[in-house]
Amino acid sequence: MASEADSPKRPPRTSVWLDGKPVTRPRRADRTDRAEPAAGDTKGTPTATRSGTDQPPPLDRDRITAVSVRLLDAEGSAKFSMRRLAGELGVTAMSLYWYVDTKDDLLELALDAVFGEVRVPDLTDESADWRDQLRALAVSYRTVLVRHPWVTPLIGKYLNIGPGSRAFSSAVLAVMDRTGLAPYGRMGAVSAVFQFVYGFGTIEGHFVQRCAEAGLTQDEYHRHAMGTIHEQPDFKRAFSNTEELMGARGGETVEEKRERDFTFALDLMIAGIEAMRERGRHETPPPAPAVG
Amino acid sequence: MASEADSPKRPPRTSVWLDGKPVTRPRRADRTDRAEPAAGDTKGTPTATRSGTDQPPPLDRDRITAVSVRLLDAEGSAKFSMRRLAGELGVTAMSLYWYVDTKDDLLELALDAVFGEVRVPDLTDESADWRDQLRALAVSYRTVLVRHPWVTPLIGKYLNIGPGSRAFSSAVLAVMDRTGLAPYGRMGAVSAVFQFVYGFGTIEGHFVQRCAEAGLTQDEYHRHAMGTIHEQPDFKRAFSNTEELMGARGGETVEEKRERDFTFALDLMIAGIEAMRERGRHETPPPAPAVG
DNA sequence: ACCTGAACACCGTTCAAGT
DNA sequence: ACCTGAACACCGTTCAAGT
Repeated sequence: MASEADSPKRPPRTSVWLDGKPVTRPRRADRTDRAEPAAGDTKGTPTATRSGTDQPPPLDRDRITAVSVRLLDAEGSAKFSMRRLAGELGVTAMSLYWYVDTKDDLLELALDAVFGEVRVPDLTDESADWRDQLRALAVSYRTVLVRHPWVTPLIGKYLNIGPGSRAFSSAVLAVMDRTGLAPYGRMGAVSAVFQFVYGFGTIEGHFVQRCAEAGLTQDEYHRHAMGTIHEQPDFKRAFSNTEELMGARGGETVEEKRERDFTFALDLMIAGIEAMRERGRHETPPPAPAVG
Repeated sequence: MASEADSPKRPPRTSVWLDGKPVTRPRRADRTDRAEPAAGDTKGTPTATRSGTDQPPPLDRDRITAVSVRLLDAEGSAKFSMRRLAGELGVTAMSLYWYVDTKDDLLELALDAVFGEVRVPDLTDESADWRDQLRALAVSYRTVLVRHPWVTPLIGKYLNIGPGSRAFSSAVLAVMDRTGLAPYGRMGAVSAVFQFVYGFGTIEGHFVQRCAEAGLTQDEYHRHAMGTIHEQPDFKRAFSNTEELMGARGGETVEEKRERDFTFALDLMIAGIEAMRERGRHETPPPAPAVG
């Protein structure tokens, strides 16, 4: 109740997209517009630009964002710092604050750029099966989450209202429109499918990253963890069922088992959507609440 | 391929439960065993223990873990540090390292304690409906995730093989056993339901926390964010559909809408499980891969 | 308009030392 | 067995100052 006594007027900070610095495109005349490489195979030296000198290209928000994503992919969020990023950009840490208010703003920009990587299906194609489109969207979302394991904690942290996020959300809603599900249940269905993919991609991404850091394949890492577990006497009994939770059996690799589980879960949810759609045809939806 | 050249023998660190310091119960004779309060209403002064002096009780892993959970709940993971925790325990930061190897170990312990809060259904009750048990488990898991918003990033980060995690996993598998689903699809179904709850609880928990920090109700916060969005001219069009993604309409509160979506999604997945079970009865499952 | 150096108030962790 | 102080190599961010 004494909530607005201490900070009288200023509304709480919500997002770069709302309270952030206005986007100012760089004004250097010699800049080739939108010449930034999309993929990240320029991981070596940033030298030898069109001018031939070894000075890095000038800063702007797009370049800062792109390099942030590259660093986060390569070294993980634990090692990502303003100083580290600035070093990579050939500049001091403080100059970043010209383009961005806080580190959170930077992460929000990087997050939105990653959302933009999700491939959305052709939504104008009326003849396409919504099941295929939903599957494609889920698979692409999962791929992106696994490629950038640092994003999942951020998705929970921020509002996700940048252009990349919105393009993704729009696509999700558009596909869900075509399921025949009553409007009443659409958001619940969206939640079911994409929160699942989010959770699945989170666990998978961290596991893949952990294996890479240890220099082991996923099966090797799994065997190592299981081996260590079985050395602990108390755990022998306790893990009799957890084993199938974590690992492969019967000659299946960890990756194969994961693919199988993901596909089955997606099929399950599509079957669930169809079942709820039929159910909605026979029952009358609950009345809309009165407008206050 | 040159992966094991640099760190020749030492296996990678996996978990407190595997590589951590052995648990040594405190040896003080005057200690009342297991007298730690379960819930967290002792948030005031830690003084005035049974001895009447104002010196805090002696350290042990359980107490360190309990205080960690309380601090993380109260102040969030961003403000949680070894120094802050030590201060709360009336000790210097370095003494914590007697009980724990790293901060990660500490977080893993706190995470497992939280998993232990999930209420598992009575698994010996043969007459209970698996749908009710699955719903109860999902609801309790969601409640715990929202109560401790700092846990979801950790679930992705660690292996989750402590006693609390294992009790939860066992319950999930036991309930799934009773669905009639073929063993082939059980882990996929587990994934569908609980990765969904994980994702849902993550977003919900962060939103609730964000509102609390801003000193606003969820509806107030939502109106504030939407108001700010609509002030941005470019966003007017773009948000015509995202509005229903984020918010309430027709007099429904944000909380009511969220309950509705969660319930619908759970119903959807239960319907999906039933559909896949029927499908499995008519089709023959794919052959198990040959053992390598 | 854009970038810097110095400074502040923090981090996790190591190490030698105390009792 | 348990705890400490000092130190190392870091953080994000502010501020006054440079060009």
